[in-house]
Amino acid sequence: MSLNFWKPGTAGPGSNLDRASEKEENVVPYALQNSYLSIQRQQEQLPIFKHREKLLYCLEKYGVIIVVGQTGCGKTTQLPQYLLQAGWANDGRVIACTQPRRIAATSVASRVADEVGTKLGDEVGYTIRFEDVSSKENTRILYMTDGMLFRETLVDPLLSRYSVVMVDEAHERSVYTDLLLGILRKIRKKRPSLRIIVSSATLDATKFLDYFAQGSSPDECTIVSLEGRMYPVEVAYLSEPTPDYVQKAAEVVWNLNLQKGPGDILVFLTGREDINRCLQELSDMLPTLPANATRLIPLPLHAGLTTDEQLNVFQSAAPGTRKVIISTNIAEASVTIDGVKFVIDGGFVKIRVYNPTTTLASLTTVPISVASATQRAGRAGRTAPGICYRLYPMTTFNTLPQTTSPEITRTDMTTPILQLKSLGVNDLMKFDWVSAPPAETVLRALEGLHAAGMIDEHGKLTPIGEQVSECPVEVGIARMLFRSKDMKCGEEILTIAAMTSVQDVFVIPDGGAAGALAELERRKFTAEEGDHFTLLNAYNAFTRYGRSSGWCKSHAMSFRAMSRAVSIRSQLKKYMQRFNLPIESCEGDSKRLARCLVSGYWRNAARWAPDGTYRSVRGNMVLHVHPTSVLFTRKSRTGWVIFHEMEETTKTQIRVLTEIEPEWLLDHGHAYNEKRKEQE
DNA sequence: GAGCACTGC
Repeated sequence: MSLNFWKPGTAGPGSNLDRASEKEENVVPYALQNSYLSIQRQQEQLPIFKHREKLLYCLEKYGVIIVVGQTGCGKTTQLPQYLLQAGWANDGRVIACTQPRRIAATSVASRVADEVGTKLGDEVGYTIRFEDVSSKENTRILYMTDGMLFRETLVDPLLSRYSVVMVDEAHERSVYTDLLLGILRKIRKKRPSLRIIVSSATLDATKFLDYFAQGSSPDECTIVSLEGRMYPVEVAYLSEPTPDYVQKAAEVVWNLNLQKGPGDILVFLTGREDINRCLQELSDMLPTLPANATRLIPLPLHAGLTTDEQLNVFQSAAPGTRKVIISTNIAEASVTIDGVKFVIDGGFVKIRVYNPTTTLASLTTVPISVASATQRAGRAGRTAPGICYRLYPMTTFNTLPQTTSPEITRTDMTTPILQLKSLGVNDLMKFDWVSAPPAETVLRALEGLHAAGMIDEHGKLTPIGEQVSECPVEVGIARMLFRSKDMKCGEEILTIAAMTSVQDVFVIPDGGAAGALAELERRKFTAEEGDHFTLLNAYNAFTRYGRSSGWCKSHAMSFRAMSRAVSIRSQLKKYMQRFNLPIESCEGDSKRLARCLVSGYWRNAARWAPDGTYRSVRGNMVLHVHPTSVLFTRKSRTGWVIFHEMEETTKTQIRVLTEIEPEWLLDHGHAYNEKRKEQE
């Protein structure tokens, strides 16, 4: 089998898997950017030390600093410590450092607590949803998720207890990072003493600088560049495009294993299906592996795996073997595996895209960005120099977008906009977004908020909207929680709200006997009324049988998801108590419970059609029931259903359904009535 | 009779 990489035959004996020459700058854009050979000789010294005085000086002089540096340059752990030593946390003030992910906030906090020599939760702490390991009196450096700090602005609009806020990994552009940056810019106008540090990868630095420089004096912001602590990574490209990058990935793994020295391999593909196919290709080839060759240990890595399965990829390979981790994008930023020396980059990623016209979300496979490709390549240089093989030609690389579009431009904004309203941002078109969401997304969100009674016709928050904005659930679900007071079913609605907020409660193994068995287990919880009641049954069974992981395993349920549901339920329970909503049981009155569900889902109603699909009441769209629904195999007895969500795949599918009486829809809004008039 | 990248409050 032959591999045509860029500039074949320039290195290595008889190899057609040769890498691009390091000296030709056109050929190795990544390696040139990231060759820090001097650091290899002096590994004990973090380059960030050299910038300590400069950073502190800039922070005195400027209000906003954009700090640029690759992962591993120490900014996340070191910078807050410099600020602490320089007195930025004196007089009871706090230095905040935000992260897009929970795992980063907790692990970094624990490491910094060690370095500072304090107990975690004392001088150094963290705050993430469900976990607050910090002390109001003693904590000086607080790591937190960006969503958590954004939420804090609802309570303390000037973030008055913080002296410095460092927004880390800002280049990832999560919705909450963007919202937080927008609010921070507003806060600085009212409280210039607040210092902001935005930490980002190279490509986005000027975007952030321009954003904060707008409307303020030019001396306000500056960029500080830090050196990375990466090993050089060479990059090789295919000489021509491949029709099948999954098969190509398997080929490259195979040849790499025969031709290169030790080091694990990390392969980036788009999803579970690609990963399984690649694993299959490899295992088909394994019997032909020469007896003296390094053994290959292929391992899948994606979010659908159980925690145990995910942990497999961290076990170091036995002597004479080589791990091949075949992964989704999860290994690009969320999961770091040491010992990887070779990266194979398929060049694609699946992203979720929201279409405001149809209000449909879909998963789409798109080419990655330059930033993403750089990040992936960097995964090969964490512990030693490495090589990255890109399964596309350099001409393709040159056409890639610089960055992935920010999440805020491709997601439903209903909940964030309610929160912004609560913060006093009334004119959303005039709000200074880092990147604005599409106008139609904003309109759709306002329309939804109005229909749900959260804002009035002038766009002003209603009293219930004010309360719901504090609640960490979707607007419809929050509506159900409030409605449960009249319907006397708070106990059950609370559980359903929690269960619909977690994904993948039921484990669905890949096909075969295991899949059939899991299906049988799932059916044990089936309720005639539909999926919401089935989720309720599953939750109640989980708590009745001691909330154990063993029980979950034998009933094909995810212990992780169920534990999360328990946490969410207890958090929502506190909100209900705060809002004086009683937590009563409906005592088995399923009609009352289903009616309460309609109060949250009435915009998601659908009617059975003779061809076995449903038609949405809003928009008359053709909707297919998702195969995981208990209403997949049988029709709703009344012919009417409400559903939790719809998503576009090969067709438009609805998930988590409950059958309803059409009359129940009359209690809510006008959409149903109009539709009915049309049909009659 | 079908599949689902990844976060977050």
